[in-house]
Amino acid sequence: LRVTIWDVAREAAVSKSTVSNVLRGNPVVREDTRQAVLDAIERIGFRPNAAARTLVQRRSMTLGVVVSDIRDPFDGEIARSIAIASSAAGYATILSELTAPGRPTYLDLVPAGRADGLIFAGWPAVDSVLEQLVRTPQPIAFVSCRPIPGIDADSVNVDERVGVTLAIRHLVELGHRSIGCIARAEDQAAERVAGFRMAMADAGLTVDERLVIRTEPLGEDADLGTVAGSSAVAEILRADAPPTAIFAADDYLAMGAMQALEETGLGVPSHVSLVGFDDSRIAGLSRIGLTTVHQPRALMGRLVTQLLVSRLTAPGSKPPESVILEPELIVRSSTGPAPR
Amino acid sequence: LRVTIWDVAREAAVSKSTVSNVLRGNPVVREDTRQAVLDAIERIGFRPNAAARTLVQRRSMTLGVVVSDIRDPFDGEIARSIAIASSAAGYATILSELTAPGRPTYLDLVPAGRADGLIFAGWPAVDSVLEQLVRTPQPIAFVSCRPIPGIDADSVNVDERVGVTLAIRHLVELGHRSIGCIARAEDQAAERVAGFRMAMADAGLTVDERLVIRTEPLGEDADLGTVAGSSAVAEILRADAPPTAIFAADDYLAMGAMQALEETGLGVPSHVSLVGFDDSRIAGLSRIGLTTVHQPRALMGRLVTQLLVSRLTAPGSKPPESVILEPELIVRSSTGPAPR
DNA sequence: CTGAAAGCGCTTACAG
DNA sequence: CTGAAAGCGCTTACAG
Repeated sequence: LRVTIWDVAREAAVSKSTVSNVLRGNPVVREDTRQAVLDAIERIGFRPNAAARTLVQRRSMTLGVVVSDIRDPFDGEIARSIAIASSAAGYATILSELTAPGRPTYLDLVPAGRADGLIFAGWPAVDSVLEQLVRTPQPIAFVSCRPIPGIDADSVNVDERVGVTLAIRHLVELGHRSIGCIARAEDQAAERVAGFRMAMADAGLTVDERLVIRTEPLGEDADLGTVAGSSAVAEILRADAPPTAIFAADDYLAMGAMQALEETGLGVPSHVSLVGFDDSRIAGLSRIGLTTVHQPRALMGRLVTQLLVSRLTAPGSKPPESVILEPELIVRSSTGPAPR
Repeated sequence: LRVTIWDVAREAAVSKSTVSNVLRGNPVVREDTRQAVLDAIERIGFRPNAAARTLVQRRSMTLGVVVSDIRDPFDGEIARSIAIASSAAGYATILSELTAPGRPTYLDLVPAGRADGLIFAGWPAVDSVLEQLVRTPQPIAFVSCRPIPGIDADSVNVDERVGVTLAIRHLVELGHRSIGCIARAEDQAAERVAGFRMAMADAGLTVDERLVIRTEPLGEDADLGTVAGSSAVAEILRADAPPTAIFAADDYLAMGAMQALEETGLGVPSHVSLVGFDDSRIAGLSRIGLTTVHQPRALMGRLVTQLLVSRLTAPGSKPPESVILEPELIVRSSTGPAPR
């Protein structure tokens, strides 16, 4: 019922091996034989079976890409740049989410024969996932994701501390002294909160713990953190002395914060200045104008792919490489001088 | 070098078939044998080889999902709901873009043995892709995508004409008579432009062709149409009598239009009202407040998955099903009474 | 340059 | 309930 290489061989009156040679572009095949095989393929509509090829070659020429939330345009952009770079290197990519509700989808990639290597974009911080990771035979690379203890892997990241420092320094220069911080509960944000504390100390400011809010993890509604950002602001505003500026650990949180502030009658930036992180697309919309820390997503995706591909190509050799890129502060209209 | 079912069998002192039976949860296996096998698997770190399984079972238990632009959150949300619904049905999903620059990635899915079925989300309107589609042996389903002539496939769509009509009627009720239309060059938008003409005719209004703009196709920069929306507005404003309202065929176009209008000194909605299509997440941000036509993305993804899965389960039987859902107009603050 | 043989790692009947 | 045999659709040496 299925058209196989064997049917092609019979149709073209050659052997299976010859068909295989044509398929793989092996130059040993004589030109007229090649044409005959190609014609036969066309005629009977043959398509090579990927599973059989993967089985015998012991590689799938496929990279598994695992993102934390596919609805997040940030993940989407990284995934796209990975797909493009992979394709250039001859690899297909299959995209999966770290965890779909119910079960960890990413495990589907891990069985041998699905993907030759894995790229994690974002934070695979679920404990059970971590355990699995350590046992995965395929090479792994991380992008926009802190190094996992116990896993030697290539990685590409922005220097998060520097990013946060840029943001805080900008606020301090504008005269802000009382600065709040909101971050998602997920582990990824921890690094940014730590950066916040460090940057505040560097600036000689003390951190008011009531102004440091970790939000609930994201739910299944089509919201990427704006709701969490809103309620975090509500919590901050309950403090005796609300801050004149807020650092939000990602842009969606910042959006929610902006919304909540304005609904409370507080102008951004006239009453409260706001800085985000990531420079996602919404940050640049003229009506939003969010000051934020830019991550070069496309570049990061390209670099991580190159690292992983070269590891697959030259196996076992060089030690893991860790690329750290410099982030950049994009100043827009959500930050201004501290009110007196 | 690789751990196989055979190593497990030796380790547990049983036959390969018994291991296989345990793997597939076949209840014929005695409990203590089962435990012994499970222990052996754990001990030597065996993972089943997906390629081998796929080859022999002749199905991959995988659905290929092809979206037009993974950076688009709209695609992301549909993809996510498909992944969740698939997972519930026991299928993994692999996500691919219709075309990455360079070559059509989606073709990677098509070779037999990669995916048992394909879901296209968005517009696979590239000619070469269409041709390939017709020859694909796997069942195909479409979501948010017009039916392709010559392909009998299940599909889930919103009634686009009704959506546009809702938008235009809303504008007409607000007193608008001169209404422009901007849409992307891609084929998908054609249906919405056609809907626009129809709705205008229904309302007894004539369409000023200088106010109907088809934009350039999207480039590779991290822009989803806002730039195109801006230049479309610039073009519209060159007309003798600029419209008092603009229908944009998607929300990103609308965002760009909003930006361009305000930069020109035209208030939204005080001078020009603006309606989008899709109800993407940005539309709901308080600072944006875009009136737009809502598509139930999560529901659509779930439905299309169910259609495809049931076709895979009960092969060859029933005729293709075409589900048409009613869209809904979400009125926000980008539309208002027509200025005198 | 072409063909026959073995094998990739599983599952699937079918004996025992 | 367990095991030996055949086969899924390819590729890979290796003869000819």
